[in-house]
Amino acid sequence: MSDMTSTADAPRSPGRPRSLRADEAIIEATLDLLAEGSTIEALSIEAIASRAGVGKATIYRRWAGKDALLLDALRRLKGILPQPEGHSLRDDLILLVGAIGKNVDPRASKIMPCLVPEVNRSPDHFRLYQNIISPRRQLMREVLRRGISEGLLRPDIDIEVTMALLTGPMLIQRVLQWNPELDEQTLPEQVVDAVLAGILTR
Amino acid sequence: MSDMTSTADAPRSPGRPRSLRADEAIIEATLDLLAEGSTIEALSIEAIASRAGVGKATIYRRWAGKDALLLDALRRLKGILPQPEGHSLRDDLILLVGAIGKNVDPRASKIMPCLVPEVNRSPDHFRLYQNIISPRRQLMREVLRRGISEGLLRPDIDIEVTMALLTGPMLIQRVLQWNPELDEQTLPEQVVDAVLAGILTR
DNA sequence: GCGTTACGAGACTGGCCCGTATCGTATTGC
DNA sequence: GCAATACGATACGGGCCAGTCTCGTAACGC
Repeated sequence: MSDMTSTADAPRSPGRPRSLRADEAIIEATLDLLAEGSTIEALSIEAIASRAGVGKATIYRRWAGKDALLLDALRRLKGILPQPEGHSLRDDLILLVGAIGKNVDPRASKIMPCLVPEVNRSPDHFRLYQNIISPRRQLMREVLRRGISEGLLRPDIDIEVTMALLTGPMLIQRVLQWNPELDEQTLPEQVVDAVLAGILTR
Repeated sequence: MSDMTSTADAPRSPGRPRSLRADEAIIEATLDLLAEGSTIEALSIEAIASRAGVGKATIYRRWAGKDALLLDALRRLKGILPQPEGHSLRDDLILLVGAIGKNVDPRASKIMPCLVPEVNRSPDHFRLYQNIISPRRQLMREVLRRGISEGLLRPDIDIEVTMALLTGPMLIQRVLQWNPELDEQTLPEQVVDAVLAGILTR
């Protein structure tokens, strides 16, 4: 969606070709500014152009406006999916939980909180957000299903609820800074163990 | 903090007194605009004044700027603390989990997501946010401690982690719209039962 | 009635930004 | 060389907003 004339489509038009370095510089400048704390709407085309060392026209030649540019820029943040090994259910879950909100691009963790209001406001951004996280949910779903079919997990559990149980604590801590008492480092392991075992006396 | 000349302090100065209805109208207008989807920084003093039917000067006479006004307005959203009955551990936890992100003021749930970026940016807003949620955490902490001392819960559990386990799923669903598959209505009960029992086979 | 302060309304300067247009220059195919 | 398109820079009109200020009016103590 919304690719505009994003450079590098085929039919070889006459004249000077678009600069690939400009594309790159614009996207990078956008992500940098967001990571430095600018809100989405405080972000201005003028600031992006200046940071990228680029004329405003060069941006408008490629994208219709801020939203289209943002959509393309944020797509860059899709990190690599973690790869559960499949040996140990517990290890796989810890891996997946630990990967929540972690991304190849270190700017992502600063940017994510800024997107929360947009996701609640704009259907486009909501779709983008779901597109990014739903493969990760799918991965966890498969690990849990495997756990059930191997007899490790109770077959009557609600998988969606269980995923929320595993994901929620990590997400509120990383995105909402929910409880300063919690240690993000050890949290994945603690969460997985608590969910697996429950807290009732035996 | 930041009370400004918030009307209604004592020594009876000469001249016309500040209008209490203006105070009220300004705060209400601010919350209304936020609830209607305006972002914190898109919110302008001019818009608030116009919505409140008030001159801009009337606002500047009371608050130093948008931040001070916002701090006061958001304080209004502190809801009433839920009151666990103390009969049933399970019922008390369901009550507390269900109250997450629910507030006496229905505008609160629309406003909360907008605050996420601010909380990450401004130490003042972060403090305000922690001031609002920490009594609720404390309430849940006490319920869990009681569960331990009554022998219902294992004494070796980490209470902070357990609270995150109970709170996280509800919060990511209400604030981040994390998983469209989940039903917010039944979630508190499902979360509490799953956390209590664990998911391992017995 | 008088001094004092508040009120709603709106004028005003100054800043930031949008989106477009226009510079002179650079890079391509023909 | 020439047409075509891109480039960075900058100018431009228009819009929204911040904060201050000034109207004419209203509400208080004395």
